Amino acid sequence: MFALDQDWIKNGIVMNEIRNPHLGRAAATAMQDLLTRIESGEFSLGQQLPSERELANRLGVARNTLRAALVQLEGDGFLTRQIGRGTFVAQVPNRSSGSFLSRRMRNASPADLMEVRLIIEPHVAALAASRGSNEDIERIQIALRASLSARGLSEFEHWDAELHMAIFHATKNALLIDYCDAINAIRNEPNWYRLKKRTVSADTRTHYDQQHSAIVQAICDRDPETAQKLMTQHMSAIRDNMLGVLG
Amino acid sequence: MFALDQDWIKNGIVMNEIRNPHLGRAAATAMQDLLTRIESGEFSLGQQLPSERELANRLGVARNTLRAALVQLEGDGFLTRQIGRGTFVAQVPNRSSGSFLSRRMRNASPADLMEVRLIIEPHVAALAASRGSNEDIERIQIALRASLSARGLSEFEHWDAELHMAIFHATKNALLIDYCDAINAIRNEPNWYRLKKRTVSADTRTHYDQQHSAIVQAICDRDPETAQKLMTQHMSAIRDNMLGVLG
DNA sequence: TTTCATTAAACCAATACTGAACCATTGGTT
DNA sequence: AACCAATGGTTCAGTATTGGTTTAATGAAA
Repeated sequence: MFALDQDWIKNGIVMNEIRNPHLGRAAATAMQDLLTRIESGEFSLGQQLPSERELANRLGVARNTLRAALVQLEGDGFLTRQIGRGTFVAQVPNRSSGSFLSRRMRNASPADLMEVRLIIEPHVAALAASRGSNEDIERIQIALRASLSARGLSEFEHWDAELHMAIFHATKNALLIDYCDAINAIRNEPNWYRLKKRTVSADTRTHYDQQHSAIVQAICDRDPETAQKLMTQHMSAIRDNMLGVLG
Repeated sequence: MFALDQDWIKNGIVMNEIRNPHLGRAAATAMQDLLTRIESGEFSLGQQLPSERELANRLGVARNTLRAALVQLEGDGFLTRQIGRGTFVAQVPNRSSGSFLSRRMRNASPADLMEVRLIIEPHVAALAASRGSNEDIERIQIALRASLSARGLSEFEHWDAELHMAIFHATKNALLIDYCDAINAIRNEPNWYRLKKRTVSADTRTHYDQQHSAIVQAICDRDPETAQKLMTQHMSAIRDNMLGVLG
């Protein structure tokens, strides 16, 4: 891992002084201390470390000793230093970053989402019918065929999302496409998926397939009014199924 | 591999410069401070920040240093700046990629935005009329009165945004409120503001005032259908004015 | 004793920061 | 139309900070 480890293998002798003639005990512990802090995340990638004078004070060593450790860490590629600017973390192993939805998104209830979809998507269908290019419509048809022949709920979910996404893209409206991204992000939330899994049966699957086919047909026929009306029915069906309004 | 890393680190100066041009410790902390305040809600989406001179004073740094941080934040899409007008929050950090106001959204054309507003806001008005609490309606009325007595376009813009925001809040729908934030952020973009300034005259101001009053009246009367119809007319008027459909 | 890591302090070189002045644009007023 | 005030944009000289270097003193270990 370190250059000094290679020296150690070469010589085959376990001695601190031999491993690195230029690093004393205080310097070595300072270096280990710094490495530990970097790997623990106290100093993250790209972050600026405290100045040498302050860092030496914190670690309880003289500045010269600290510098010996810094030279090693720089040579091993963990740090970058520059006169007048500072010392920065250049590499940190095994750093994981998680992605998360915004608070508002997580707080949005399925009822909220369906309310918005019921407002927007019928208009989107109408726009797609009146404005979509032939390529857009082809993408829509591909998604429809794939969703019709999907086996499990997971596969159906994927192609269902792709179908709606393709319809959104046909509107050529950047905001609507962005909104579709947001909706899809919510659909991938575990809670949302569990709700859908609980409420979608084979019957409703068949029902959705018929509605999808009819909507795509209207879009292909360049019939905005019909597309809008059918999408309204489809959204209502989804909402009623998921939220139990039907029963 | 290892030698490659060494070379990479050797050139670390250049890499650092590219990553963060001329951003020292004070500037970096000022940037983090601002980001934290934005995220915490002290500066909300679309809101105008204090002037650079006052902000620098508050954060305890020189104006030049603050400006270095502002340049970075603007480049990252969190802020929008305009000479003679001010600095505005354009994006709230820590939102997922699926959330609103991505780079694509800021590039959305006024036509895109008006198309979506024409779809959504009539329904929002209806929801506000049927679902808004008395506190919500009071907030709406306050915003209306303030917008009616606003002097310059800048002040009118502010209260107009607040009025629409209040109506969105009355829907109690987290997604719709999020969408309203995004719309307000776009309205502060220099291009959008210039377009509005070019197209809004005293006549249109009077027209908007009348429409606002009628919409608020319908909401207060708990009349969803009328509110929706009036909002549709209002959105159409705005779109036609700004996009020149009338002429 | 000799050796050498460590400490401490002073100084150098490069960069960042400060504070101030001035310019350019905008919004509003007279 | 002219003007004022406020805001972001720019430049510059001086100061502070930071990594880089040298030197001397100390103390423990060989």
